[in-house]
Amino acid sequence: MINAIKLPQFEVIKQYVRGHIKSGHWPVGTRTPSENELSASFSVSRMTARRALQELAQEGLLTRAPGLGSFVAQPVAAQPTIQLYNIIALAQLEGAYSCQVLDLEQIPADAKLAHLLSFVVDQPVYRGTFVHFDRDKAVQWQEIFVNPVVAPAFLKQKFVKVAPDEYLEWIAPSDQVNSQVSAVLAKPSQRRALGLTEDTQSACLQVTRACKRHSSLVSFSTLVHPANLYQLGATS
Amino acid sequence: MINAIKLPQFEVIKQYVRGHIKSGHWPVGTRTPSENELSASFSVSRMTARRALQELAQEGLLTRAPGLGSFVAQPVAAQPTIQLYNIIALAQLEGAYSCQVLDLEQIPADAKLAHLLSFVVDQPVYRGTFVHFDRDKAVQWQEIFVNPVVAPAFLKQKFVKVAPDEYLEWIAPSDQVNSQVSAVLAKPSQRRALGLTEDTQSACLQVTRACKRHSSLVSFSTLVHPANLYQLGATS
DNA sequence: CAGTGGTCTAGACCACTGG
DNA sequence: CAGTGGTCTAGACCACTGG
Repeated sequence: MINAIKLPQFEVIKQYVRGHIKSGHWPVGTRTPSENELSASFSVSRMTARRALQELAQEGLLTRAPGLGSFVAQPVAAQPTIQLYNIIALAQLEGAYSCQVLDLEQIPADAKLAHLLSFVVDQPVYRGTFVHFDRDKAVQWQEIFVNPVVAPAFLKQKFVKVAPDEYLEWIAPSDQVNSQVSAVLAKPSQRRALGLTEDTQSACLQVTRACKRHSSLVSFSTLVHPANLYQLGATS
Repeated sequence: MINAIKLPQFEVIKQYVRGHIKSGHWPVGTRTPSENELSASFSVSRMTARRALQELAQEGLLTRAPGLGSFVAQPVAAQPTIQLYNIIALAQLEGAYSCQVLDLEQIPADAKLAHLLSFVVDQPVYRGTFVHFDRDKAVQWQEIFVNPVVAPAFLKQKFVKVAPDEYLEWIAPSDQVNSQVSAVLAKPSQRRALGLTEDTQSACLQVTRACKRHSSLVSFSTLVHPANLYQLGATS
């Protein structure tokens, strides 16, 4: 006996259909048996046969159309995606996170910031630069611009164990995050802050990130990671 | 009348539940009305009420457990992901793709390659290096190692308009792709191939990618992009 | 027209949970 | 024990598609 546990009937039908697709017996575009045909051949109610096809459609294996039938779908090219995992969150999980404040100030918005925030030029904006540590290793340099309307107390924070991102997520959880990844050479000030000395180490992964809430900008960050320390992984 | 089109009843219930969750009336952990309660209050069969809760659970808004009920789920932190879009595919769409072969040869597997391929050291492996162009702009340098068992004719290809990845995807579509992104300084040979001159341009995004099919390695690539030309974008 | 999938009903039996 | 969600049935009506 291969499988002693009793499979639900809809699962049996799913495996039947999946088997024909994966084995190549039903190439892309093939019409599968209809709900009625499956319910007849598996001695099952139409609702059960329907559930099988429905779930396979949801998994992307089938395309269904009223009046036409169910068809083997074009497999979508598995587009690899990268999880922009939060390095700081990881370090905090291990209890080894700390943060050093380099700057924390109020500045007048320049043209670019004003545009991002829908502000007027010279309207005050908060700015902070930080170095984040995992134990005694500097893993990330950050420059963040914060909307003072959303986080009026930002400048009064200590930011020792609580990262600025964490603080902002607490008082104004973002519902939209835009990120861009590129490669940069660390600037001298960034190299110093990150403790990079040799030239070969100064290639860095840079993430720029805009966090929005209710369509208005909460913060805009530039995050710089030494390339030799951190990579972004992706599967599938 | 706000909505003239008739909503299915399960959709009405979904919106009712969603509304209570989004408005904060039902905070995380709150038990929602049961299938029976919803079917009574909406004068609907249990299967219809069930469908509403089921779909909300699938969307991640609810957690359900037999014997216990349905509960408002902890919202998962929207983890931003990056689509590792295929630069070459984009260039090809615009009809401006071309490819230059730098090397195309058979080499004996070193220890690392042998390990990746489950080969014996010194077993032959194909290797190619390429520069990919979008119009007359070099956008990507690639080194690829190919499993000769899977793609025996790899070395005989021309690779002018058909990219090596495209060729391999054609003869052996991969079902698993692992990618790693990091930042590197372009090596002199890469700099030359990509036409990079100034030092500030030599920070590059590097993607290493292993494509597998039926659990065995098809190809292993190192892709290098000049950082000033291409960024990876992510939303949500 | 006969057939398709989409929605829906009013039942049923089940394993499971808490009190 | 009464209540929960998971599976399933045998019907129904609908809008839609093709021949």
